[in-house]
Amino acid sequence: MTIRGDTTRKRLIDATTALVREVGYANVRTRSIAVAAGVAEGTLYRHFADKRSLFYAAVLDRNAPIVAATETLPSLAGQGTVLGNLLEVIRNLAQLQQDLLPLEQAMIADPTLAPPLGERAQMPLEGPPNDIALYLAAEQNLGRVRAECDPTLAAISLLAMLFGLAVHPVLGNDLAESELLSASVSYFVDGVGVSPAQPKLTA
Amino acid sequence: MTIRGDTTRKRLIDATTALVREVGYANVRTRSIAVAAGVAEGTLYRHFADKRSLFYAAVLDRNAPIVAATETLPSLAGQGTVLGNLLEVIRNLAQLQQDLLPLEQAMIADPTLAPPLGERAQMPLEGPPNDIALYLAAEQNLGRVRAECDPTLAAISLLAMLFGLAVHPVLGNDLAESELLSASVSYFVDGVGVSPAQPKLTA
Amino acid sequence: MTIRGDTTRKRLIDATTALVREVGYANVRTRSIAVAAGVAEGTLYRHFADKRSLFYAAVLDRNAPIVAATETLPSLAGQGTVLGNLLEVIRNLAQLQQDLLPLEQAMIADPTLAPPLGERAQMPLEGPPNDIALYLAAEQNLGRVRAECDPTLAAISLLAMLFGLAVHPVLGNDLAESELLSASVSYFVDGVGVSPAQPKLTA
Amino acid sequence: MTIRGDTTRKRLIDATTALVREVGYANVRTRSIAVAAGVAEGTLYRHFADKRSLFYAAVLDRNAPIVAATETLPSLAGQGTVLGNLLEVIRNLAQLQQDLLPLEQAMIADPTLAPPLGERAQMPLEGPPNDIALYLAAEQNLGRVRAECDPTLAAISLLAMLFGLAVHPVLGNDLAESELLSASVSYFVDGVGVSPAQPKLTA
DNA sequence: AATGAATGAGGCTTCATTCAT
DNA sequence: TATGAATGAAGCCTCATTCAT
Repeated sequence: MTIRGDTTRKRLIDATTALVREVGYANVRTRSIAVAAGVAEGTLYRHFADKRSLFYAAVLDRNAPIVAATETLPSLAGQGTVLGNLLEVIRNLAQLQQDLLPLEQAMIADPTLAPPLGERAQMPLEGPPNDIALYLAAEQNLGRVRAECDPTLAAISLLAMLFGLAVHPVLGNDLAESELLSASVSYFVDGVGVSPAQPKLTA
Repeated sequence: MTIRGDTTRKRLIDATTALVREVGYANVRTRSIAVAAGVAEGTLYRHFADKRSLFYAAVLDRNAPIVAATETLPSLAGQGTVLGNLLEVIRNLAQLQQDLLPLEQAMIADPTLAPPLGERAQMPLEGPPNDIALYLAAEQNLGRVRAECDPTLAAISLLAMLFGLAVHPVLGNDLAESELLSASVSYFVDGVGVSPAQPKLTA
Repeated sequence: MTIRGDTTRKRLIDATTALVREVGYANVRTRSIAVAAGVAEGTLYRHFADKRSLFYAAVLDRNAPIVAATETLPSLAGQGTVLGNLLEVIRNLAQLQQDLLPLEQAMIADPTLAPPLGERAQMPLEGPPNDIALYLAAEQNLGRVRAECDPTLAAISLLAMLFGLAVHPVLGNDLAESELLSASVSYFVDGVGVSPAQPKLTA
Repeated sequence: MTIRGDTTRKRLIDATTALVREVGYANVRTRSIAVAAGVAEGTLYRHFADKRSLFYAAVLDRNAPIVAATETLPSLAGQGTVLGNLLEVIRNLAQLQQDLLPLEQAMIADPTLAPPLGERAQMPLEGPPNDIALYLAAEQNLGRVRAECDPTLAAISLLAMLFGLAVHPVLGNDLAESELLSASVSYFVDGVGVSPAQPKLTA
C-alpha cells in the first residue's frame, strides 16, 4: 500500500470508531462511514473485505495501546502498593476502553460478528488478563497477596468489574477518574468485609 | 385481552427471548418471531405497536423475577455470613440473568433501543443495586462490613462484576455454579490483598 | 398459495420472459421485472428465492408446451412421410422456441446459471430428443429410415440444426414458416449429396 | 504501438478469451482480465476504449483462423468425396471454434453487445457460409450435389448444425473427433431417409 | 382477532472507468 | 505508457410494517 492508501485506511478506521460510539454498530451505515472518512463508498472495499472486517480492524487498532499498557505491570511486583499498581493499570484500561467498548459491545450483542479464528488471538483483553494474573502471582510470592487467591480467577474478576462498570452508564463518561472505579478496585484488594476469623497479619 | 390474546402475547414474548439468546438481537426478525410463536406475522402487530415494543415487553417480563430475587436480602443482615448471603443472592441473579442479559446487551449496544421515558423506571436492575446497598449498610451497622465502605458504590461494584462475568464467555454457561463466581464474590468480601496497615480484628 | 399469490407468480414469470427476450438476461433488472409485472420489487422474493430461481421457473414454464409438442411424434411412425412428420414437429418447436431461446441462451452463456441438479431433469429438450429418436427408430423398423442411421445421434443432429438456425439471426423472426427451415429438414432427411454407391431402393 | 504495447495487447486479448471460456462472459471482470494478463487495471484502457472493445478484439482475433480454414474448400470441388471434404472442413471449424464460441454466445445472449456497425462486417462466420456455399455450388455443377439443393441454404443448415452441436454440451469437449459430428455431417450429405420416389443413381 | 401477501425504503456490495502519480 | 487507488452509479436483496381478506 502507498502512503495515500494507508492514510485512507486510517481515516476509515477512525470514522468507524467514532460512528460506532455515536450511533451503535447496528446503525452505522457504510455510507456514513465513507462520508465521515471523506471517501467514496466503494473505497471502503479496497481496504476491507466487508463492513465486518472494517469493524474488526477498528477493534484491533484500538486494542493495541490497551494491551501495551498492561505489559509492564508484572514487573512492578513488590514496588509501591498492590492497590496503587492495580488502580493505575485499571485507570489506564478504563480510559482506553472508552473507544473500544462500543465496538466490543456490538460484538457481544451480535453473534454474527464473532471474530474469525485467525484474529481471535489479538482480540481485546487477551493480554491484560494474563498480565494481571502474572502480576498477582508475583505479589503472592512476595506475600503481598493472599495465598488462597487464585491469580487467574482474580484477574478475570477484576477485569469483569471494570467491564461492568464501563458498560453501565451509572455515572458520566469519566470512569477512569471516578471515585467509583477507585472504590471498586479498593474493595477488590481489601474487601468490604470485616472477617475476625481471618487475622490478616504482616507480609 | 381475551384468554387467547394473552396466550399469544406470552408466546410472542417467549419466542423473542429465546431468539435473542440464540441468534442475538441484531439477527432476530419479526418473521422468525412469528414462526417461533406459531402465529402469522401480522398478528405480532395486534399485540405490540412495533418490534421495539415487543422487545421491551420481553425485557420487563424477564426483569420481574430478578428484581424479586433481591428483595429479601436486606432482612438477612446479621444472619449467616456476609459472604454467604451475598453469594446466595449473586448466584440467584446469575441464574435468572441468563434470559435477560442478551436483551439488555442489545439495549446497551444499540442507542436506537434506548428505552422510552415511560418505561425507563422499571428497567433492569433497578431493584438489586438498591437492595444490596441496603443490606451492606445494615451489615455495616452491625460491624460486619468495614466502616470505610460506601454501600452504594460497593453494591454497584459487585453487580458490575457479576455483569462482566456473565457477559464475557470466559467459561461455560453455568456461571451460577462456577468457581469463578464464588471466588469473585469472595474477593469482593475479603479482598485479595494482605494489608498490614489494617489489622482487621474487631467486629 | 392463494389465487392472488398464483396470479402474481404468473405475472412475474411472464414479465421475466418478455424482458429477457427484449434486453437479454444480463440486462434484466429485478426492478424492471417488478415494474413490468406491476408489483413491488420485494414481492418478487415472496415467490422466488432469488433472481436466478425466477429465471428457472420461467424456463420451465415455457418448456412445458415444447415437451408436449413432440410427445405424439413416435406414434406417427408409418403415417404420412418422414419428412412431413419431422417438419411438422420441427416447425412447432421453432415456434415455441421463440420464447425459450433467449432464456436458454443466457443459461449457456453464463455458467453461473447452471441449473441446480433437482431441476435439471425437467430442463428444455429433455423430452424432444428422446421422442424424435424413438420416432426415427420406429421408422427404421418400417424401412423408411436408413438402417445405418443411429436414431439418437440423428435426433441430436436435427435439434442441433434447429437450435443453430434459431440462434443465428440469419432471417427475421419467422423461422417456423421459413424456407430455410423446411430446406434444412429436407437436407436432413434426403441429404444434399448424390451418392451413386448407395442405391436407395424401395421401402 | 511499441513492441511492448503489442505484447500487452495480445496478452489482454488472450486473457479475455481464456476467462470467457472458463467463467462465461457475464463473470469476466476487468480486474480479472488485468490480473490474468499481468498488467494493472488502468493499462487495459490504454489499449482498448472499454471492456466491450476488448471483447470485440478478442472475437475478431479468434475469428481470423476460422475464416481462413474454409478458404480453400471451394477449390476442392470434384476431388475426393463431398462427404469427406465437408467433414474435413467441419472438423477443422469445430476445433477452432472452441475459443470463439463462448465469445459469440455472449454476443448473442446480450443485446447490449451488438457489434458496432463499423465492425459488423468482419464478424464471425462471414467467410465460412460463403465458402461452403461456393463449394456446394461447384459440386452441384459437377453433379455430385443434388440439383434441387440451394447451396446457400444448405451451407447455413450445415453450419447451424455445427453451431448447435458445439453449443450444447451433449458429449464431452472433443466434438471435432466425435462420432456425433461425423454422423451429423453424414446425415447432411446422405440424409437419414430412404426416399423411394427418388432413385439416386446417376451422377 | 388472525392471516399472509404485498409493500418499498434502504442497506451492502460490485465493478467499469477515471486520474493523479 | 503504466500503475492502482479512488470513484460512484446501480444492482440484488432484506425486512419491518401495512392491509385486504
